[in-house]
Amino acid sequence: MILPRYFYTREDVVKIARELLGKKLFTGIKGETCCGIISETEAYEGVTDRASHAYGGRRTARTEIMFRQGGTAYVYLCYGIHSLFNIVTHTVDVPHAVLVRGIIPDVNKSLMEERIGRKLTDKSGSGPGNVSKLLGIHYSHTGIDLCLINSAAEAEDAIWLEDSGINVPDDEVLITTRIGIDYAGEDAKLPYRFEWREKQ
DNA sequence: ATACCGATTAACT
DNA sequence: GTTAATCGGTATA
Repeated sequence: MILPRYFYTREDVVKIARELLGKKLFTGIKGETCCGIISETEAYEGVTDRASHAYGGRRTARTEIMFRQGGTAYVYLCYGIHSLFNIVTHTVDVPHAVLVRGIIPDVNKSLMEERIGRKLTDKSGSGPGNVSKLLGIHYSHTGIDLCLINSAAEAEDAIWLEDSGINVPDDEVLITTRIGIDYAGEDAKLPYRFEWREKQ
């Protein structure tokens, strides 16, 4: 059920971003587990993508995580307030990543409500900062291996993905340009954002 | 050492 | 539609 390493280490980050819709994102934080179903993603295509932190091969203490093998969590702080959760893809030294921008709360909703201090609404899981807030992800979690869950890791915080068995059909997926990257020039026009819109 | 900026959000009008 | 909040990352000196 847990997504295997090869799901993440494939070459096409845009395809992976699309396939992540409908997958289950789990966190085990301080011994408490919860899960959301991924409903929105964006692909960031590494050194050739002006919108990526790793554009041009930029390699710093922060972006170093993106150069690890696929299946690693890249979490960073944005606007001084929000922890943004990304999934590193491709092989070592190719800094591709997928930003998770939305989830549908699935397991342990009471814990999520505790974390945001109010009842869940339809919009609670929308937005990358909100995803981390609901799931308890903090930027200190950057570097966590999404394929490594064992007894030794139980005491530590863990993040992993599982296949939900849900197949999200193309006619329920809205493909648009990415949000908040106006500085990226022509790359801001790339259709790298995937949003799952369930039929009513 | 210092200055600028951002893969955002919530609360406004 | 607008805007304040908020602080680590990055570049420049």
